[in-house]
Amino acid sequence: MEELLKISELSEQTGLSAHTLRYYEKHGLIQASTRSEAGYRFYTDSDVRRVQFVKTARNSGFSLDDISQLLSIRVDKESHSCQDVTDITQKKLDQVNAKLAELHSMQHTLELLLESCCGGPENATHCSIIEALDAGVVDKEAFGQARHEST
Amino acid sequence: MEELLKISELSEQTGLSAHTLRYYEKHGLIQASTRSEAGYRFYTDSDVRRVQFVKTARNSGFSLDDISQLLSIRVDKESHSCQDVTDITQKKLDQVNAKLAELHSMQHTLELLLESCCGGPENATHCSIIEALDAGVVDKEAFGQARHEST
DNA sequence: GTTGACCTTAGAGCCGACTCTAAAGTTACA
DNA sequence: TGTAACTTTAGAGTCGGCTCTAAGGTCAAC
Repeated sequence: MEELLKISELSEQTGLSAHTLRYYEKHGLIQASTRSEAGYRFYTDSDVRRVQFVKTARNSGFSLDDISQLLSIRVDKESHSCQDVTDITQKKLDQVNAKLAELHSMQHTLELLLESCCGGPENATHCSIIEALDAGVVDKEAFGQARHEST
Repeated sequence: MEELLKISELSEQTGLSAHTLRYYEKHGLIQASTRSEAGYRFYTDSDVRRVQFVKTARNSGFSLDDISQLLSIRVDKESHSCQDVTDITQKKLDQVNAKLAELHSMQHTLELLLESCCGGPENATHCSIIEALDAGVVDKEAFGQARHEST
């Protein structure tokens, strides 16, 4: 006995809003196996599993486009290799690593700025953060160097 | 003798496009001190320094909104404290750290996925990445645990 | 038979920071 | 005088992933 779910029920089961589910459908990620005569979507267990796959992949950092590719592998595993899958995954990891590097650099800069400034209630006439930004010194190592010397 | 720059010259000096400079002006970050009769923007040295401040702050990770606040401190340092400046900076650092945590978690997940899969030319019938995403196992520690045991 | 909770669609709006277009005016130089 | 290279403006488009709206159709309960 197949239990068919309406969109709100699928929403409840997956934690994705009905809006999002329709959005995913519009972008070809998922589909309701059947529709009522009135056009209401009805989802099977297999549909639910597919949606959960999408959700898990989203949580893992994959874009909808990545997921689209992963899904076409999932439905026809014989026609794809493990390498196809790792290629997608590796590419995503590369992107994540690139973004991490960028953010680490920002983190470093912001930490240096914070360390350099007293942060107190005195007025900002000689605030070293404002001064550093004014000197454009932030990208250069000089800023970190200068701080190091004075420590 | 004050040397006035046209927008394309400012663009050259700063590495920001004329489009971007107009965009910054529209959003209240910068302004040309004078305009020619025909309406052409002309920038002074002081304008250039302000633009460079904006650019440095952008490179450091600050949003245009942050920079807007930093600029109002910069032009009236007496009315602001160092704490005003560190508040903005700390808030930004908190955001960066939050994003870093998120990305590290993705990195971890993707690395586990990659380690679990052979990545070879054999077909994806038993691909452990697809299986892991299917099992929704990615958020849970179980995935990492399972791998650890089998190692 | 009427309320109210659901469902449908196409399409607009949002976030941030640009990026670009179109149509028109200006300037420099030959 | 022509023409090429600038400049101006308002406003639209881009990216990704939703999020929401409007206007209507459906369904179950009372």
